This record gives sequence, C-alpha cells and structure tokens, in this order.
Amino acid sequence: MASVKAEESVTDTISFLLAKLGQLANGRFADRLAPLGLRPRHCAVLELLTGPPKAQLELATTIGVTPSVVVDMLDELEQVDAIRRVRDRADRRRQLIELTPAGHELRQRAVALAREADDSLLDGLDAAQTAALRAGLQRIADSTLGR
Amino acid sequence: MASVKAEESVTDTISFLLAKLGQLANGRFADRLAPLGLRPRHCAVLELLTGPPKAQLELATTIGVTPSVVVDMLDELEQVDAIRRVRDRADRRRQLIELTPAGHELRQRAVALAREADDSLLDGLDAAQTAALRAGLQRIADSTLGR
DNA sequence: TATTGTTATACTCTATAACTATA
DNA sequence: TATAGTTATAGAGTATAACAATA
Repeated sequence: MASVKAEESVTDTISFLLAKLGQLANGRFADRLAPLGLRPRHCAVLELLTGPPKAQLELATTIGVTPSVVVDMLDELEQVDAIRRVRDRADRRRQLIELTPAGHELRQRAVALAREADDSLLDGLDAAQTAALRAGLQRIADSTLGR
Repeated sequence: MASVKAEESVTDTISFLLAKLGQLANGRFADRLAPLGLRPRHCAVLELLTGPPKAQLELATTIGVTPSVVVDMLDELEQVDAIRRVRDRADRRRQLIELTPAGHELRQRAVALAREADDSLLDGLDAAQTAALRAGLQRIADSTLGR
C-alpha cells in the first residue's frame, strides 16, 4: 500500500521554505536594486505602468496593497523621475500615473538585475529543474494572488 | 539555434515570485499558528530543540538571526511553556534551552498546521509538480541558507 | 579582555483611520 | 453623501549598539 510522504518537521514544509526563501530572495534583489533608488515593491508598479496610465486606486487594488502604500511608492518613484502624476481633467479627484522615459529605462535595468538575482539563486539547478520550479511558483501565484 | 527564454518583466522572475509568494505563505501559516500563541519564526527554534539542549547563541547562528531576536522568541516561547532556560553549570554565562513536554506537543501541532497550509497552497498542483517544486526549493535552501 | 545573554533603540514594511478636495 | 488621494499614526519584524554577568 502506497503512503503519502508527509513532512515530519515544519522546516521541511513548502510553506516554511517559501517564507524563508522569499525573504532571502527579496533581500538579495533589494541589494541589487538599491543603487537605482528602487526597492522590490516598486517593480510591480513599473510593470503595470508599461501599459496605459492608471489611477492610484487602480494600482492599489491590482497590486494588492493599501492606497497609502501606493502614495509612498509613487512619491519615491517621482523622486527618481520614473513616473509622473497627471490630474485627470474629466474627474479632478483622480491622478493618472504614467511612466517617464527614465522610468522605462529604470524598469529595464530592474529586469536585468532581477535576472542576475535569479541566476545567482538558481546556480545549483539545471534548466529542467528551473523550469519546473518556475511553473510551480507561477501556478500558485495564479491561483492565489490573481484571484 | 536554441536561445534561453528570458523574462521580459520583473514580476515573472523567480526572485520576485518567491518574494511575493513567501510573504503570502508566511501570512497564511501565521494565521493558522496564531491560536497556539506561535508565529512562523518560532518553528525553526522548536525544530532545533527536538535534539539535545542548545545555547541561545547556537540557536541564533544556526537559524541565522541576531541574538536579540532569539531572546525575544524564547521569551515568547517561555510564556506558552514551550521551553525552559537552564543555566549551564559548567559555564554560568550560558543558558541551555530545552523543549518542555508542552513544547513537543506544540511542535507537533505546528507541523500539522503547516501541512494544512501546504495543502491549501498546493491545491492546483499534482503530486509530480509538488515534488518538483519542493525539490527546487530545497535545493536553493541547501545552497544558500545552509552555507 | 572576550563572550553570553539582555536591553534600548531605530529602521523597514505595512495597515488603519482621519482628513482634503472633488464629485 | 461618496470617492480619490493624502497624512498621521501605530503595529509587526528585524537589526545595531551599549550593557551586565561571567569567563
């Protein structure tokens, strides 16, 4: 009779590993981004703004953070000239956020740095293992974050 | 000519996914642990203490946190009667930390909760995908955290 | 002098609630 | 009245530095 392999320790659990490695990955990526004046959380904003301009509340709900966090992030992105806030003339309460040319450039540099971080993190894995890992993570992300 | 598939966006990067999902996994596990008076970070301590008693500094270096964090965690674990601090008679500066019977029980309940968290997180993955994900994460953990 | 554990302090990240200006 | 954005504030979580007791 086949029996499902169960972990005997919390630390072997995927939830625990994910939490620990997530912290590590975030820290390493943050170190690489620091010279650009960016932090990991800014990247989700930069990605979203490659499309048409978006209101701040729209950014907040899409990324899944509270509106006041968006204010802070945009303040910081504005300081490095990555974004512009443009008052919506149809509804003067809203501000449409758009990426500047410098912002597009920053985003591309961030992508390159993220790849570097991946390479260092995935050093011991071959292509198939990396692909399987990415697929698993993406699937979890789709079923949780996207919902 | 084969070319390596490269991500076009930071958010598709394994580093970024890991950071985001790690935060999610940690939060969900924390919610489950809360009724026990525990948080995820306590679990690494409980696991280590299933073996022979250890000094606080040993816990700190093994887990990879700063000594003052260990003090806090042990204070909290002491409040739920999970551990005992026993002064080392050979070197009175040291305190040997040992798991109480209640601590052993708490650890086992934490393992069960972590498995529940895994099940909910891995809902959309089949056994092979789950195994591949675990293997990838474990390999990264071994090459980074263990170093 | 060096080491173990502790305390005090500060910094990051995030969330809540009160406020403003517009609708 | 309700909504978009802002500010002020507070709570986790972690790290650094100064300190007491012991070696």
